[in-house]
Amino acid sequence: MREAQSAAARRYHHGDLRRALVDAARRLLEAEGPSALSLRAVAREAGVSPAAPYHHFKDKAELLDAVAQEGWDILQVQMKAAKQQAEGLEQLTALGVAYVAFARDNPALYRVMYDAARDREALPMDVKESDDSAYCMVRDTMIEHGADPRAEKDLELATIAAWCGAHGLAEMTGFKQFDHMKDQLGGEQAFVEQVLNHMGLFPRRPGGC
Amino acid sequence: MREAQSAAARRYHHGDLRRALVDAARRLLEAEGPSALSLRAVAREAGVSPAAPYHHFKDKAELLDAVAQEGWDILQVQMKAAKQQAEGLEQLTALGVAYVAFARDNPALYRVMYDAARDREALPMDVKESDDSAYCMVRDTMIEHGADPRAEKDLELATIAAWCGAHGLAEMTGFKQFDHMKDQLGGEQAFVEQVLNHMGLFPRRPGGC
DNA sequence: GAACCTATCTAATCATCGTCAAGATATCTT
DNA sequence: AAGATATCTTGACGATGATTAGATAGGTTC
Repeated sequence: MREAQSAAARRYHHGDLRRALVDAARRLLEAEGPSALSLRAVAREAGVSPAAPYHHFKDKAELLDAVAQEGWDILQVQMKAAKQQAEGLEQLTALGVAYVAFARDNPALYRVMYDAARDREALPMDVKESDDSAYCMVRDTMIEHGADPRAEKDLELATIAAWCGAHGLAEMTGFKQFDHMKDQLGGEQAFVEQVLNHMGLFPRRPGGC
Repeated sequence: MREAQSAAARRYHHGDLRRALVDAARRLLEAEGPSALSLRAVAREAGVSPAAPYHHFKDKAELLDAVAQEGWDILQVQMKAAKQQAEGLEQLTALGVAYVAFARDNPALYRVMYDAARDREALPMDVKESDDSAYCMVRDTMIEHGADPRAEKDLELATIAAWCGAHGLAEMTGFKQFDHMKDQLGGEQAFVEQVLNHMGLFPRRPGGC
């Protein structure tokens, strides 16, 4: 009753349309950028009618939420891997570099992640103990390399400062103003590392430098 | 030939529609948020037909550019004032606090400013000498308080790090995750100051801390 | 195996959006 | 007074997010 389509897509009931929609959204996002990410385009890409997504997501924002959540998961995995490949205090810098690299390699996805976060005024990161969230990875790495776990306030401030710094850098690394600086330092990687090192990646001793 | 309207708005030729459109856009932005900022809504707010703006702006993006540019101007003025009200090294922190305060008080405008910057992959700040841009204000303040002007690379890295840190903090201060921290420190102002102080607001001595 | 039920998808529709072409009107110039 | 020019309106086009009603498939029950 239908023309030829791939086995999975032919069926009236899709099987797992929710998954297919999120995948289609990410495909569009990387290929065409965030502005091209309309609900209808996603449905089109998934081979389905414009109204079909509404059976799996309340509205467009909820679809983007799902896409964003996947982004946070991927980011977390990449940061974990980066930490394990580094040693000593450089693990902290490695986390920052991985963070910024993710934003550079997935600019559209990164934007969707923070747009979603802004709408709900919160990042999807828990500040609970022994969590695998990126936030806790940063904090725990600080502790592992000498930060005093009892100075909770300083520790948390340092983690927040590191996160904000990484986010700011992630959003601005691509700006042309810094091109000559990147050249001078021998590439974007070096630039990112040096800027990160100028930030408070490590808790300050109270009253100290 | 028209019903009663205010003297300025009654005329067929508006007088200064370009100004009126930018003002209307900013009014809408603060009242309804960035998502409500459609070209048609701006025209409506200015009491003019949906196509009228096209005689003053190439397209919607160009209108938003004008709005964003005004934002940068205001930000610069506020930072300058903040610097003059502080003394010594605290001027640097004052600049950062003023920056974040601007973002908190004009969240929609701040978003438009960076959206426009992202589209052209550059901030509207020059890195030229003796400029009044916010970027140069930060750098010059560092020099005024002891940073070595001859260590150009470190100076620029520190300025970039400060800017990125301030931007990241500006975007994230509103997030709920940090509410308990703000309470603990006695308000948002204190929170912002402390996080800023954890960042590299001042150039690092090479090899030193 | 047939009838039914529910989840899932389509078709049709609506208001709104950005943009453009054509025409109307006001101001300026001479 | 007359023509030229800048400015605004009207009306239209395609695309978007969303809602409604109706069609279809899969699983369940008798």
